[in-house]
This record gives sequence, C-alpha cells and structure tokens, in this order.
Amino acid sequence: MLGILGGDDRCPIARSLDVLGEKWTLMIVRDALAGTTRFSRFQESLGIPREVLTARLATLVEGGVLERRSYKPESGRARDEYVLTGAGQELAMVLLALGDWADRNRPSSAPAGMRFVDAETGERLAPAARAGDRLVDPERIRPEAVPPEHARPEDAQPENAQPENARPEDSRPALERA
Amino acid sequence: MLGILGGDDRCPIARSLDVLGEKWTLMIVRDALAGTTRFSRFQESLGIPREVLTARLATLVEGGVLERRSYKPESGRARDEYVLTGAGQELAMVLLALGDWADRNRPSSAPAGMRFVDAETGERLAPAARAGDRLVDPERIRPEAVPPEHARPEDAQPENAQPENARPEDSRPALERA
DNA sequence: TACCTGAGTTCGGTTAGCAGAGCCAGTATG
DNA sequence: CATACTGGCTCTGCTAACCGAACTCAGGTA
Repeated sequence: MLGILGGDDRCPIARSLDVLGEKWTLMIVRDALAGTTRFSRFQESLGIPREVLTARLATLVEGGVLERRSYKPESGRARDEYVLTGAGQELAMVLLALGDWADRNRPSSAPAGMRFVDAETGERLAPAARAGDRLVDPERIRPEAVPPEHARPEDAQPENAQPENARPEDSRPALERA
Repeated sequence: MLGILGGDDRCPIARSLDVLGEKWTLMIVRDALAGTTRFSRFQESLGIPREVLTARLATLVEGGVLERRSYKPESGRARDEYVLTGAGQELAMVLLALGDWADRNRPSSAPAGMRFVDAETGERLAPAARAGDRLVDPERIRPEAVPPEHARPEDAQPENAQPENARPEDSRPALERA
C-alpha cells in the first residue's frame, strides 16, 4: 500500500491512491479487466518483475480489488488465480476516464490499441458526469470541501482558480479546510 | 515521466500513467483543481518533499496538464505559478472516478472530506459512462482491443472473465493482441 | 524416482523518495 | 550602500522501491 498521501484519510483521492497508486497497479487492473487471471500471464503481458507483481497482487487482494481463487488445470497442480471482485470491476470507470483523457490529450502516433465499449451493445463509451439521471458536462466538475462547520461556500467557487495573489490566505485548497 | 509501462504506447492507460502515474502527481492535480497554484502552497498542503514537487510540477508542465505563468505579488519579486491547462481541467473526470470508487469501496472512518459538484447548480456529481448522449450503467463497461487485423470478437467478451483453464491460449488480455 | 511447470523468492545493483540543510535572486528597508 | 526577507528551488546522505537474473518450491505426471 502506498499510504495516505498528505496524511488526511478523509480525502477519497488519497484513499483510492493508497490501493491504486503504486507503480504497475493500474496496469494490472487493466489486464484483469481484460480477462487475465494468472500470475504468468500478468507477468508476460506487462513485463513486470515477478517480485513486484507478487507484491502488487497482494495489495490488490488486500484492497478488495482482486480475490484469490484456487483452480485446477487439466494437468499439473492446483493453482491460485486472481479474479476481479465487484469493487475491482468498478475500476473500469476509472480506467475509462484515464483512457479517454489520454486519447484526447496524449495521443499516440500509432492507431489506438484499445477502447471501452458497452458490453451489451458494443457501442463505444466515453466517461461522463451525472447528477442523478442527468448528464452533466464534465467541464462543470468542481471539487468541493465538505464542511463540518464554518462553511464558507465561496471557497469552492471557480474564483479560486484565479491567481492567488489577490487573496493569499484564501488560496489554500478548499479541501484542506474541510 | 514514468515511461510507458508494458512498452506499448498504443495503450491509452499506459500513456496516461506516463504523465500521471508517479507518486504524488494526482494529489498535486487534486490541489490544482481546488485552486492551488503556488509552489509553497502545494508543498504545505501535501507535505511533499520540495525536490519531488519540483520534479512533478515539471512533469505536469511537460505533459500539458499545468502551465507556468509569471505573477507579481504586491511586494517581492516576480514568481511563477502553476495553472491548469484545459487538459489539466479535464482530469477532473479522472479524479471524480477515483473519488467515487474510494467512497464506495474504501470508506473512511471519518466523514468525507470532499466531493465533486456541478459548478453551476452545486449538485453532487457521480461518474458515469455514456454512449453518445445516453447514460450507460458503468457495470457494462468492457475493454476491447482495437484490432488492426485478425479480429477475434470473442476475445473481449465477458467470458474472458472466467477462469483461464478452459482455454489457456485465449486467456491473454485482449489488449495485447491489438 | 526424475522431470515439469507455474508461482513465487532471493540477491546484488540501480533508481526513486525522503528529511534536513543550504542556496539563489529579486525586492524592500534602514 | 548593506542587510534582511521570502518563495522557489538545489544539494546531500540515507532509506525504500524497483529491476534483472538466478534460484527455489511444490504438487502432479511419466
């Protein structure tokens, strides 16, 4: 586990990165989402050192993303495989967002190697934000501190995205004052 | 930069992690989204070693997420600040997905410290998948290799999530064969 | 029994991250 | 003019993480 960066475990970003933030972890999740379950397959497809893979798989199991299951091939000994949990499957949303961001902002010289689709219709998917059942333009996503008290609604307003010289004290991240 | 894990830069996940995958980077993006622009503010709010912060800010500038701008406080010398680019702002979608995942699967003992809201209505947001203008249940997100040739449509089907003992050769991640 | 094979484990070297101290460079002040 | 200030780094020695290659382990099979 990476630990809670910044030391505040109320922050969901830090909590997610505790499980997901180490080198190689999200690539393993990518392969797990694509169907890989066996140690050697992960190792070959990623080119990851075996010791690192062992550690990351343990982290993903401990973090509730993967679970170990025993399987028995037609010949040979019983083995463990690593299968996505429900929580692991939900990481598809994270990878969809990452992949979309890269496609839009970090294009490759080669044609795209993967995309995300609707399992039922085959349609290509993109990430979105929603409020209830309503689609919201992702440009309107803003972080907001959840105030226990002494709420200052203006702290999370877009004005905070301006240069900080106008109000140096108010420029601390809204999150920090939660 | 982290480099392209797995060595295949057609993979958008790997390309995104090239910029975003190093320790501390996404926490810096979190704070940038919340309005932080100055070196010392990032450093204080995150508790990150200064040399690491310097390196990460440089990566984010090189990766097109932040841009350096000169500003002049009322007293003192001209300074650089780090302002989100359009591409950087788009990372809100990634953080929304990460935060939502953690809230649902890695809850904290303390009340939540932050959430994401619609900048115009203040409504709380959740991540979603969409096909065009249609909301799609995130449970239906599946990765699919974009085949240049020798397409094997069954490779990206949910059957691949089954134990691999039935078809050892077909268990390689669909992405790898793109 | 020996061999096989997948899943690790070990080991020595390299790289990344860390804490603390120090440096740099404009600006303001006496 | 010299000095102090302050934000943004840079340096240094140490620890932790990652790496590549070699090795070990443990059930099953011939």
